[in-house]
Amino acid sequence: MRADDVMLIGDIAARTGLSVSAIRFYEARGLITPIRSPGGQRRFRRADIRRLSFIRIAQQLGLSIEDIAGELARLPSGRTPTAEDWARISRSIRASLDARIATLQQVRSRLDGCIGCGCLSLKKCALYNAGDKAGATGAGPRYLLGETP
Amino acid sequence: MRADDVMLIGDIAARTGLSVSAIRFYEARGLITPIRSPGGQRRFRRADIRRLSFIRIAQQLGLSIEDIAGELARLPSGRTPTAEDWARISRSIRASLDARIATLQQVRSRLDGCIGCGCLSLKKCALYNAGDKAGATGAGPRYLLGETP
DNA sequence: CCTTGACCTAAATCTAGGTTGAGGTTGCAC
DNA sequence: GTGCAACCTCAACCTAGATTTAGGTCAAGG
Repeated sequence: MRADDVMLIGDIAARTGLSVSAIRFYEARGLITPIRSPGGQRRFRRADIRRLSFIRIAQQLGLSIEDIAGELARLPSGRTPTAEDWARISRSIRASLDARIATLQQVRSRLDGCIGCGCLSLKKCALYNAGDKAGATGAGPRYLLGETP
Repeated sequence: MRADDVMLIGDIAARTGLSVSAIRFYEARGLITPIRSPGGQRRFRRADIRRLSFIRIAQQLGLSIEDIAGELARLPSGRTPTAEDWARISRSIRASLDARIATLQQVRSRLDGCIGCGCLSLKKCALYNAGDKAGATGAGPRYLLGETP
């Protein structure tokens, strides 16, 4: 399986540390597009290891599947991605990481201002108008703060 | 409704900015325990405004419902919570906020070390071993990194 | 040819944090 | 005594990111 440069899904799962089901899920979401054997089985190229590894890392950095799909879509389709291609993506991720850190720091300073003030029940408390939520990854109450359905 | 110191669910929803359904949901999860009218309708005391406001704020800070339940459970059951009670909780939240910021900053510095190195496909990349995930609120791949089912 | 392990699809299930809807009371006013 | 808004419960649905299960094929070895 290593000789002719393609791998089965189990092989690539072992090499990337992802589960087989997750890899099929990513294909369904369009993040990867393995070729198929005549019998219908997925055959992965070495470039797919990089894509899957990137998915794994980007998720740890807090990007959603959709975001990751967006980044991957900007990779050149014709040629093999270069180190510079990946670096460009990394810089774009760094920017969103910076933004999240800044938000958390703002929230923290607002919290500091509130410790001991006992104002938690009042609309005027700064924490009420934090704007963007600190833990913004999950599903959560989507229509709570003005995003009308 | 304001005269005799108790409110209907719609009133408290309006005052806290929460939806009626969310408040019922919080009761089901044990975060609040309103008394009931003879006919079975919920009657809220003024202290419930504080609890609900706290829930709202704590969520914006990224705490889960379960975490919030834990904090609220530590409030004195006999007497009305004082400003110091709330302050103690705030400090505990600040600690977890600090931890999240620290994690993100670590991840960012690791990312910086990786920009341009092109190592994304290799197990030895520092980003692989980030430990705790940066965006840790959502459901996500729970069994991915060693938390056996 | 036959077994066996790895693969296939599709649909159901899970968690969190609620919302939405159906179908049925309460409670206050007129 | 009736109208009507606001309340009630319970169950189904929603998103994200997968996992699990059911029922079936593929490919290689003996």
